[in-house]
Amino acid sequence: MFFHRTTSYALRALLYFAEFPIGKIFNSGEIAENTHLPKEYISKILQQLSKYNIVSSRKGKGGGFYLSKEVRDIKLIDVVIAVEDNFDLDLCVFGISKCSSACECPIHESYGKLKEEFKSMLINYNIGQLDKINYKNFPFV
Amino acid sequence: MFFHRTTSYALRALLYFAEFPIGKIFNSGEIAENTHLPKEYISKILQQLSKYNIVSSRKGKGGGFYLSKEVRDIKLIDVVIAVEDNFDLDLCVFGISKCSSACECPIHESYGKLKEEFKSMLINYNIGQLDKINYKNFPFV
DNA sequence: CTCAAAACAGATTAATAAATCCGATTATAA
DNA sequence: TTATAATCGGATTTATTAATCTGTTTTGAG
Repeated sequence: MFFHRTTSYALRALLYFAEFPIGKIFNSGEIAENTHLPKEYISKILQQLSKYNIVSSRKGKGGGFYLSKEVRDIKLIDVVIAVEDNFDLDLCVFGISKCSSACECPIHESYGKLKEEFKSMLINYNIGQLDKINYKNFPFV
Repeated sequence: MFFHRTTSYALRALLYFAEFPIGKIFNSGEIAENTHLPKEYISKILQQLSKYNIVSSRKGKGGGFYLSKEVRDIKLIDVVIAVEDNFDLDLCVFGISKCSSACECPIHESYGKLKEEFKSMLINYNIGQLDKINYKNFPFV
C-alpha cells in the first residue's frame, strides 16, 4: 500500500464524520467504536489532524472532535500531509532514486504520467467525494 | 512508497547484474559493495530471488549469484511477487477496503484507471528497461 | 464548587520490517 | 586432500511503526 496505516485510519474517521452534519461532536470512544479503530490511537491521529486544522476539538466533559468545515473543503492531500511525515511523491516508484527528467528509463515516462495522475487525484479530490460506506469496512489495512 | 525497501534493494541488485554479460558471477560482498546495500541482507534477498528462479546461485569457493536469463526476460512483477508477501494491487489506494466496482466513490473510476496502468507497467516492463545508472543512486529508500 | 469526562502530552510496550549473526553445508582452488 | 570461501537456514538483534498506558489539564454538568 502506498500510505501508512495511519493515513487509512485518518480517512476512516473523517468518513465517519462525513455522515453527520458539520459541527456534530464525537468523543474518541464513539469514533473508535463506529470505525472499529483503536480508541487511543485514533485519538492521537485526530489530535494530529486538529493541529493541521482539518478537525477541531474541545476538551473537558462533553468535549470531543468535530469538523468545522465542510468535507468538500478537505482535500485528500491535506490529510496525507498532516499524517504522513516525509511524504514525497517525487521518489521513483521503487524508491531507487528521485525520478527526475534525467532518468532515461523507458519506464520513466509511463511512471511520470502515473505519478502526475496520482498527485492530481490527491489534490483535486476531497473527503466529501469518498464513498462514505467505506468507513466501516474491513480489513483495516 | 508503494513497496517495501526490500523490493527496492532487489531491483538495485538486479540493475547491477544488468551491467555485465549474462552468467557473470558475483558474491554477495561484491554486490553489496557496488550497490551500497547491506551485505547480509542483500544476500538473503538474492536467495529469495533464486527460489523464484529470477537469479541463480552457486555455493562454495568462487560461488555467488548470477543471472541465467536475460534481463529483458525478468518482468518487474516477477520481482515484486518474489519479494513482497501479500502483494495485492486490488486494495483501495488508502487501504480502506477492497476497491471493487461496488465502490461508489467518484474517485473510484480515476483510481481504477490508475491502478490498471500501474499493474500493466509492472507486467509489461522488464529489468532491462530500467535505467542502469539507478543502482548506485542514493537515497536508498 | 466539586466531580466527572474529555483532550492532550509524553512515556512505554507491541508488532512488524530490516539487518545481523552463527553455524552448517557445499564446492573449488591450491 | 585440505583449507578456504561461498551459499544457505535459522535465530537473534535493531529500527520503525502501531498501539497502549499514565498522568495532567481543561471544561462542562450537577
